[in-house]
Amino acid sequence: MNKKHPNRKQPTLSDIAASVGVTPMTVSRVINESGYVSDETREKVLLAAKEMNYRRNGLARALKRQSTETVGLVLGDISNPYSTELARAVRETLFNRGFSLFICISEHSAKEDVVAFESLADHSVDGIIVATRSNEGGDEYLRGIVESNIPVVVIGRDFQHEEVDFVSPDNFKGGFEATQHLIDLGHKRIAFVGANLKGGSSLKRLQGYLKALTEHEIEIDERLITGRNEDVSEIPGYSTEEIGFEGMKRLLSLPNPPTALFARNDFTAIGAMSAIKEAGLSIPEDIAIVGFDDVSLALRTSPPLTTVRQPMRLEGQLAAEMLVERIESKERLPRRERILNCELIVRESTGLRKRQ
Amino acid sequence: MNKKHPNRKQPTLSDIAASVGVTPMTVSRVINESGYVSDETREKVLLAAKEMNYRRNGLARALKRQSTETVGLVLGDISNPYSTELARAVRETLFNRGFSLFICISEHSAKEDVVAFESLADHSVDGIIVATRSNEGGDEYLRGIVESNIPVVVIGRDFQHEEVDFVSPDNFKGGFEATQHLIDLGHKRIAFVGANLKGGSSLKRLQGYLKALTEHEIEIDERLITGRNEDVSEIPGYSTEEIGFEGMKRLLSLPNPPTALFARNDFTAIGAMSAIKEAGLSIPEDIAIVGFDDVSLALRTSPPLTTVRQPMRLEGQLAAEMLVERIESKERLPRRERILNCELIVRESTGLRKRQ
DNA sequence: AGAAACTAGGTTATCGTTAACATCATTTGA
DNA sequence: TCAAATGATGTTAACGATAACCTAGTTTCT
Repeated sequence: MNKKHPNRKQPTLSDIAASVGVTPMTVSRVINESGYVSDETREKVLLAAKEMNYRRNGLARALKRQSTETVGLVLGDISNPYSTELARAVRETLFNRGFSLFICISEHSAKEDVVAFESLADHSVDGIIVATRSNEGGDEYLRGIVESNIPVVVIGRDFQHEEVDFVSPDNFKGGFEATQHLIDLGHKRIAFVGANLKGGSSLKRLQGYLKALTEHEIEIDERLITGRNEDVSEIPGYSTEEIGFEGMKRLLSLPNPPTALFARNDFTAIGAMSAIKEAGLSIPEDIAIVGFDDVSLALRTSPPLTTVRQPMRLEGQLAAEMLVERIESKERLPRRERILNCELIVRESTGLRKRQ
Repeated sequence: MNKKHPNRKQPTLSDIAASVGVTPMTVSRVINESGYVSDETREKVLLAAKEMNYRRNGLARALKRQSTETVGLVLGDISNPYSTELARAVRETLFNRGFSLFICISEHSAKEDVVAFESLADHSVDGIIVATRSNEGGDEYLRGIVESNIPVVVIGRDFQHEEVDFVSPDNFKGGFEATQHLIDLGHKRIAFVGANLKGGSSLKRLQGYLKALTEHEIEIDERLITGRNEDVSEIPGYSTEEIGFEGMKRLLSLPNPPTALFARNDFTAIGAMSAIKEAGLSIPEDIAIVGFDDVSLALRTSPPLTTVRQPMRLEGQLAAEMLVERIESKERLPRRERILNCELIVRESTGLRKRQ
C-alpha cells in the first residue's frame, strides 16, 4: 500500500459500509466475525468486500487493538543450518499459537543488531527472540526495549536481565564431552579451531575444551588454539569453512602438529578436513576430528563427522513458548533459564582408539 | 508493546508535550527533526523524551504517513546458502535506500506462501520480494496483492504479471553449459540428479541439460534422470544432500551406470559424491560431477566441485533496486525482466578429458 | 519604512479500525 | 403477560502521530 500509486486507492471499511448502506462498525463485525450480524447483511458485506478487493489495514487494527500478534526473530548468520532449524521451530510453534513471525538478520555487529531491534520495535511486534551474539551496543539497546515492556527471550546470548528468559544448548558441557572423547581415544595433542574470545557459544565450547584438558592433566598449549580476537564474521565473504581451513593449515605447519582437533562447529570442521586432505594426511588415522552442531551434511563428509548434536528444534520451540507466555501473561514473570543437553554423535572421523 | 503489561504504559508524544508544556506537534517536530523548533525547546523535549524512555509508535506514524519504509522478502528454504547471500544483498541494498527488511519463510508450500504474504500485507510493507517457487494458491494470493497496488518483484519464480518485475539467473543456459562441459570432456552417459518437474529453477536446469544432449545427438535415457514429482522439500528433515545421495545410489545400481553427473545444486552434488565414495568409486576418474550455485563449500569438497556460479548478490541487489523504483515511482511501471548470466567454474570434480 | 522571508510555534482534522456503550426490536422464560 | 434476554445494528471516541494550515513575532532586503 502506498500513496504514491494513487490510481486506485485501497478501499476501507467505510467504503464498503457506504456501498452496502450500513455503518463501518457493522462491516468490521462481519470481517472479524464478532458480534451480531444478520445473515443477509453479512452476505451483502462479504460480497462487496470481495468485489472491491478489500484488504484490512493491519496498522490501524493493531494501533487500536494494541497488539500485532507478530513476533520478531533476530538471527546472525542465516547460512548456518543451525539458524534455519531454529527459525523453523520458532515459526511452527508461534504459528500454532496464532502469531506470525518476522525475521531480521544482523550479521553479528552491534550496529546491525540495533537496526534489527529498531525495525521490530517500530512495527510494534508483541515480542522478540534474539539469537545473535552479545555485543555492547546491541545489549544496551536491547535493555531499552525490555524497559519498554516488550517481552524478550534470548537464545544462547549472554544477556542478563531479570525479565528476559534464556535458552541455550550446554555449549560448555558439549565442548567438554567432545574433548573428553578425544582424550579417551588416547589423544594428548588436541587442537581447538575457531576460538572466539569475545564470547558467544564458541567461547563456552572452548572453555569446555580447556576444562577437559585440565581435568586430565594435559598441558594447555596455546599454539594449538586457533582463532581470532576480531569478529571474523564481519569480514565479508569470509565463511566459516575458511576459518577451519586456514586454522588447520597453521596447525599443520607447527613443528609438532596435533593428532586431534575439536572444531567450533561442523563447517569449521569441514574446512579443516579439507586442509588435512590437501596436506596428504588421512582422517582419523593421522588426525581425528570432532565438530559441533550435527548439521545434516555431517553424515555425508568423508569420513562421516563425529560431532556434538544440539537440540535446535527444542531450543526454538522452548524460546517461542516462553515468549508467548510472557506476551500473554498479565503479570511480570521472573527470568527463566533453560540449558539444554547436547549429545555426542560418534562417527568415523574420530575412528578407533589411538594406539599409544 | 502490549496492553497486557499495564504496570508502566508507553509514553506518547502527548505525554512528553504535557510534561514540557508544549503541543504534541512540537514534540513531533523535535523527534522527526523537521520544521522549526528553538534550541531551548528542543533540548527540553529531548530530555523529557529520554527520561520517559520514549519510543515512537511506528504503527500510528505509518498509518498517518501511509508508508512503513519496510520491505518483505519471502524465502523458501533458508538453509540454502543461496538464500542467505540473496537476503544479505537485498538487505544491504534496501538499507542504503532507507528501507528495512523483514523476512518470512515459506517452505515452498502454497499454504505457507499465503501466510507469509498475508502477514506482510497485514503489516503494510511498502513492497514485497518473492523468491519462493511458484504454486497455485500462492500465485493467486500474490495476484491479489499486486491488484492492491503493493509493488512486487519476483526472483526466479514463474509468475507472470504486467506489473511485477522478474529477476532470475539463466538456469537454462547454466544447465546447458554444465552439460556441454561434460560432453566436451567426452562423456555420453550423463545423469541428472534432483529433477523437479513441478517447475522452478531445477526444471529450467533440467531443460538446459536436455537441450545440450539433444544438440549433440546423445540419446536421452530417462533412467538417468532422477528426482521426484512430489515436492521433496515438504518432506520434513529431507535435506537436499539426501536427494543427491539417494539419487546417486539408484544410478549406481543401474546395469549401465553413468560416467558423469549434473546435480541440480551443490548440496545435491555433495550428497552424490558421498554415495560415489561409499561405493568405492573415485571422482572424477569413474564419475565426473558438476553442481550448481558455487556455494562456498564447493571449494572445500574433495575433489573441489566444478559448478555453475550464479550471481546471487547481483540478483538480490537488482531485485531490491527494482522494487524501490516501483515504490517510489508515481506512475505504474511496466514489467521488467532481468535474466542474469551464470558462469561455469571448472574444478577438479570433472577432471581432464575422458579417454575414449 | 514597508514588504517579503524566516522562525517558532499552535490548531484542526485525519489515517482506518474497533471497544464500549446506546438503541430498539424481537424472543424467551416464569 | 411482562420483565429479562437476545439479536441487529448505530454512535462516539479513541489508538498515536502528523500533514496542512494558521498565527504572530523577528529579520532581512530594497
